[in-house]
Amino acid sequence: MKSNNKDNDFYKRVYEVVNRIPAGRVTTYGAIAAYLGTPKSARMVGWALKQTLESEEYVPAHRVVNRNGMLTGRHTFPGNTMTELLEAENIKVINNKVANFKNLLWIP
DNA sequence: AGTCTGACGGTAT
DNA sequence: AATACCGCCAGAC
Repeated sequence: MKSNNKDNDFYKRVYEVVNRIPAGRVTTYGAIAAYLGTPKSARMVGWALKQTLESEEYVPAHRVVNRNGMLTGRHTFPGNTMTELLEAENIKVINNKVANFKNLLWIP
């Protein structure tokens, strides 16, 4: 990775915030991006999270969905791991989308 | 160096 | 309400 000082900080913050997501709750890329001060860079959040899948850092990336509550990242996750992890936390996933998403939404 | 794409989201039509 | 388009940033070709 390039990893300039600023970039590294951005990713690190993403991991930190995602790790703070309570079990059984979910959040959105936009919420994280906004919390970091870059509300328009939600894509970077998702991109950063993808790195964590290959990285040694564990972050509950399965708790992060898009603003629609849809598990867009489930394609990148191996198999249906994302859905299984969510259901393991009492989060119901219907048609690749979090049920009662609005109620489960957690904002840092 | 130019162009396209992508775990997104907001605004415009 | 549904669809299109644009902005953001980084990576791949």
